[in-house]
Amino acid sequence: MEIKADFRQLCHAHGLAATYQRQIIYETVRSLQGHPSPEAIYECVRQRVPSISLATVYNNLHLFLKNELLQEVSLHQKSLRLETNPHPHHHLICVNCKAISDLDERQLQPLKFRKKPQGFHIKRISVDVLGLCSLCSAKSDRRKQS
Amino acid sequence: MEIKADFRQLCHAHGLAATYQRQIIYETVRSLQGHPSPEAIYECVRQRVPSISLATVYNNLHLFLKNELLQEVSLHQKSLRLETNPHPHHHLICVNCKAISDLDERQLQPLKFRKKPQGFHIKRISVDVLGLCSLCSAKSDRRKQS
DNA sequence: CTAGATGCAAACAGTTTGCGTCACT
DNA sequence: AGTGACGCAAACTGTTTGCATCTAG
Repeated sequence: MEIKADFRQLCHAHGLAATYQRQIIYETVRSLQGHPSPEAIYECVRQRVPSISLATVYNNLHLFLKNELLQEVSLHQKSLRLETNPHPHHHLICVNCKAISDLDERQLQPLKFRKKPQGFHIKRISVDVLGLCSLCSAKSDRRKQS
Repeated sequence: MEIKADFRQLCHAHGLAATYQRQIIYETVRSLQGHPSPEAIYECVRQRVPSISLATVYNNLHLFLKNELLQEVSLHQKSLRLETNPHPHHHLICVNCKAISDLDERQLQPLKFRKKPQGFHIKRISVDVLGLCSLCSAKSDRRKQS
């Protein structure tokens, strides 16, 4: 039930209340390996806080993502998206509004490995440039000014 | 109701039956802009084939993806995935079994733009190396031999 | 004391499945 | 003629929402 001083600070720095559940969720993600799903995190957290609800896990994961205390593997789109651009290209993805636009392959210098991954048969490489699109960065500038 | 000769060939080359619905779905994706969802494609296809079912659209999109006639924007995971690795890294993603493993950032030479995208405020760059993991490439080798 | 956090259940969205019928090869 | 495709509805999975209760600040 106790909340550690450093977690309390971390929350305070982001304007979040330091709750026990929140701490356990955070610690659990940090302690896991690989790329767990919310469900997997939930199962794991439940061992320490049996009464926790899945909604609370989702809720907190989203807060952590928004505050950049945690990262997601790749910007999660809830539906499949098809490519219509037949030319090799990469993507500019707005982390705020999730808009995706194409970046011609040639706008990037060719990618080179220092050390090739062993036993992995590469088919293609896709680069996601994450950031704020012009609309969203204009908005966040305005927010900072006021 | 007619099926074009080139589409017929395309299907034949991949061992697929050349059906009218299939053709319209394919043409529709090719004709759209951006990164449409199956739902959006469905709505669009419906204008030409009002009786089409959403299941058929999904069915065909998956066939096109498997046969590499179309590509998806980023390997679609049906659930959110969290990073547990706090070090900067990229991903090796198996297009067959969808397994994700980490690739230390330093195994790749730093990425450089030839032309920086205008009006986009870059936060970070995430590289997905798509291909077959060792297990899946062993399996597909065996299939080719037999 | 009050804004925000939690837990629960119900709602939702996107996708898949099972099955009877139909069409391509 | 037979395999695979289609259309429909029902099932499923992952996620979100509304609301009553509780707790940190």
